[in-house]
Amino acid sequence: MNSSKPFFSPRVMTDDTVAQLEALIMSGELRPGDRLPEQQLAATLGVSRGPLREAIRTLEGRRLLERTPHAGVRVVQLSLEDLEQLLAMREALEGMACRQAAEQMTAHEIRNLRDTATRIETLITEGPQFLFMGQLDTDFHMQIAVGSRNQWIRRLLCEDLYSLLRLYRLHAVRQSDNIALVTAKEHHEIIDRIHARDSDGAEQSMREHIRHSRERLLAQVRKQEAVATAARK
Amino acid sequence: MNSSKPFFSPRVMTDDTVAQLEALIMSGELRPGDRLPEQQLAATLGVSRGPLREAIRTLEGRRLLERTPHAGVRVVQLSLEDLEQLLAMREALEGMACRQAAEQMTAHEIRNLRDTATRIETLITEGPQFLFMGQLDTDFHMQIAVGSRNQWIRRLLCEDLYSLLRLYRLHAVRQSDNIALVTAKEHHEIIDRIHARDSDGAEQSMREHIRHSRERLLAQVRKQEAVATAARK
DNA sequence: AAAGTCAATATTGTAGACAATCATGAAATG
DNA sequence: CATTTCATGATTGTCTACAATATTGACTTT
Repeated sequence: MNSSKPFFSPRVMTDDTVAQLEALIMSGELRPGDRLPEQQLAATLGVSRGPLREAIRTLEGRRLLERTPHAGVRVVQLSLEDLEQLLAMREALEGMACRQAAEQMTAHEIRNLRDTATRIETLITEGPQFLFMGQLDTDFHMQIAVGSRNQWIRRLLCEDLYSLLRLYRLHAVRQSDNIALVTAKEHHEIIDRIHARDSDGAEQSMREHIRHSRERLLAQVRKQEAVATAARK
Repeated sequence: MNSSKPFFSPRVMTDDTVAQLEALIMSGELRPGDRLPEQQLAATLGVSRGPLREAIRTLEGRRLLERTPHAGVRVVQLSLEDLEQLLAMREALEGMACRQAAEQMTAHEIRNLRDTATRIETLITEGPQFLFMGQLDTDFHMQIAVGSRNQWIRRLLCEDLYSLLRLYRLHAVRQSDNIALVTAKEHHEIIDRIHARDSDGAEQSMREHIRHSRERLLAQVRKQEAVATAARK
């Protein structure tokens, strides 16, 4: 070999630190609003403050962390308004992704997508196996993002947006009947239109699907808040 | 005052460095594909490598820079395919922004928007004052992003996407007749629908507007490439 | 006792030094 | 002469130390 260029870039401490921080946030060990003390965190993660600070800058770019100069970094706290705005953004982006997926996905990819949708359906009808549901649902949407062949939309959705939405759900919503039978039906409608290469229809169905799950999510949050308010009396 | 919290956060060196790097890229001093040697750049900008590296991480998040571990950082080089994908993303996001702007903008904001559109029109009809055109056109789109009241879409458009597109235009497209009379007409149609609070129509017009300018841009690029190819013979 | 002041402490921001990795080019080998 | 090897230099990655700023709690003052 004349070139010693590695196939995949070597990982560097900052990358690991980004992943570890993300894991801490997504597992709930670091909660929204929590402060991230650099010295202590660096010791915990076994790195120095340099790479840690770079990792923090990266996650700031993904909007998972917020910094106030000289006052520290905190995990972002999403308001209900933020959630609504994020879901509007998601509707636009996934709508376009789905349109492009209808034009670009291979038959093989469409079969895999159908498979994922069916597995979600099975989980719903068989009982309260809600543990893996969220992951499978995300898989469904990620497959479409990949199928769009639009790396810019894909990265935005997969690397940034899904994390933020998951962060909100993790702390604010009980996932119980959040994803229901309607979801499964909508999934198949989306797949049908992708399969038919109907790009207008595919975009439309995806947008409706996201609007519906947005309504379900907001209803759930409002219900919970009502319960919480009643309990405080 | 019991709280000494400042109204606006104090700027730190990293923030200045981000701005300076962005300026170097947008002014063309740093061109796509150029390497950024840390030591030398740090000396030029008058900062140490720490803040510089953090600034680089921030701009990596905005996709203006790309890093290969142990091999350095380069200014992103957008292919024609990238441009097409970015414009599809823009169509989706600005479409949604325009929809929300139709629901949320104040009468005052709409008047300002009309004013901007008229000034663009004047510049076009009066002659080759193309210098400020790009800025004014960006203003038009930014006002709508702000008017959407959707901070997530707004930040994505204003902080990330417009820079990337401008970077491409800066190096790959002669701006001459890129923005034409059609543009002005389309601007007014968009404003009319916002003013009528017709959210569906507003989204539609904006998406068409972006698709049209995408076609104009791609045609321009192809024309230039044809000329360049002919010249190489 | 409430509010303001100021020093002590902790945390963030920056700089410079050291270690690890990669690129370069000259010398050795077939 | 082409190719490989290896040492040299340059660049990136990481760590430690220092400076600047914010938070705290005790103390004074009204």
